[in-house]
Amino acid sequence: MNSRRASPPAAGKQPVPVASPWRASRERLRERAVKREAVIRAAAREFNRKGYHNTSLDDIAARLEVTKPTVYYYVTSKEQLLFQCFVAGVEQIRAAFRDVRHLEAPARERLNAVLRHYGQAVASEFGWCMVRAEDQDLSPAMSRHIKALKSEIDHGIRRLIREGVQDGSIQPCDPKMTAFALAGALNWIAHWYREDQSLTGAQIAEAFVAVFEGGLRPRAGAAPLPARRGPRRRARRVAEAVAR
Amino acid sequence: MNSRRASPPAAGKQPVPVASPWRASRERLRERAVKREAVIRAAAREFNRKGYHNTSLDDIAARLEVTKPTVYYYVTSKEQLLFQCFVAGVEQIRAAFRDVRHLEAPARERLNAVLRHYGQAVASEFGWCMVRAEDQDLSPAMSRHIKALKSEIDHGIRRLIREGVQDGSIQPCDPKMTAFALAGALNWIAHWYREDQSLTGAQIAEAFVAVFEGGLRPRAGAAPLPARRGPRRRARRVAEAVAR
DNA sequence: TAGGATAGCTACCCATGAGTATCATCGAGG
DNA sequence: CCTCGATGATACTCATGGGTAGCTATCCTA
Repeated sequence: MNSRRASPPAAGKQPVPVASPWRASRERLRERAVKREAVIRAAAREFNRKGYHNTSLDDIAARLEVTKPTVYYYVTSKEQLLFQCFVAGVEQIRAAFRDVRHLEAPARERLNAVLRHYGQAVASEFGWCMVRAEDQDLSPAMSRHIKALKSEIDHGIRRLIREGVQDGSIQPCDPKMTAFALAGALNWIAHWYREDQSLTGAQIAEAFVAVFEGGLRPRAGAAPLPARRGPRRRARRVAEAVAR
Repeated sequence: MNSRRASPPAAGKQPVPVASPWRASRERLRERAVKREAVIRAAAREFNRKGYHNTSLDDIAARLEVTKPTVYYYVTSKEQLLFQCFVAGVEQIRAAFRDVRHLEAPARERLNAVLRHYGQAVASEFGWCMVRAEDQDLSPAMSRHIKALKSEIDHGIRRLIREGVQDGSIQPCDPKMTAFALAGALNWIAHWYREDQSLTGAQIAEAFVAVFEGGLRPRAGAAPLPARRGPRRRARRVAEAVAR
């Protein structure tokens, strides 16, 4: 979870039986970090449920069974809370790019790997915040920051697409529009996943990647198009399904 | 100043020289409808620019060069304003479905036609409202209403996909996930189109349809995949961007 | 030309919610 | 024991903004 947060050599089970005068304060620091993280998580969950503007800091505090000033003890403003949630979400995606960078595979496969991570991140608890953090809700400074991060990801996708076209693993296409289409489809998960959790994030990502890869038009080998559902082959099934 | 004040021989040049006692009142009624529409349009534009919660009714009124109570003379609440914008947007898409219903073409082509309209609607001035009208921002009643309309569209797309799979014009796939992917990509246009209007809505829709149709994987006839972009072309750029 | 509907404005109300000043508690160190 | 720093709660301030009351002007109909 808060891996990069622990500043002491926290990673392992430090035995440290020594009664260092700093131990207590370090302990407190760690505890504080944990609490801060809890505040951000709680905020993410509430934003996710009710949206940024419909969530008051009192709500978040109540969810943690503390009061508003306590929340302010860990963050400086509501805006910062949103920003932190955003960063937490976006960091997962940046990690995906890093993971993939040194892979020895055609660009399309690397892109797919990124998209799978991307989809899972959007379906995660920070997904909503990442996707929906609106520049309009934030100060100019933070807005710029968020835009930069979003742009970085966008350009990362575009680059993979360009490389794929280059190495022949991706159908020639407009990288910008294609990147928008892919990212948009994935981003949108955040809108409906809350209500419909019948699949895991990974499953959704997988299904989306399959759609992106293959496209709608049947691949070679499929039956040629009849004029219209003319012979109405097994339209039965459809009719039933539609009636549902 | 208030130019829209003079509207007697308004849009439609109706000859009607007869001095019907009802003419005037009908005229007023029409005028009222026009003004109401202007209010809704103005609201859509402001919501589009600044988001629902960051737009006050004073803003909308100011944009129309009237005052808040005047706005309330035409709508009953801010919520209703959002709802009307939503309906205006969604109606374009419903129209697309109607247009396509009696077309004698494979389902994939009918789907594409709908998606093209869809994309244009999202890029229109009501696009943002349609896409972003959140149930959390609305009363339960309106929320239900909006959900029903959204669901209608979703199921319309799913049905076209199912028909396409049936008639062989669409690659076999999961209709639900595919519909989510397509609609998501198109919906997301509303997020970035505001900032980047380098293309028209129609052009974007066209580009997206091309991506959906063909998919990323090269079609038969394309060059086979080389191992990887050998010389690690410009990985430089990324490293910089990330470091930023 | 009076009476009434229409349309708009000024001036207000008031709930919400972000953010803060101030006090209370508690554990640790001197 | 007493202080100090960390943590939390109580109880505010105050700006914003949705919504309304009620006056005014205009124009239509009688």
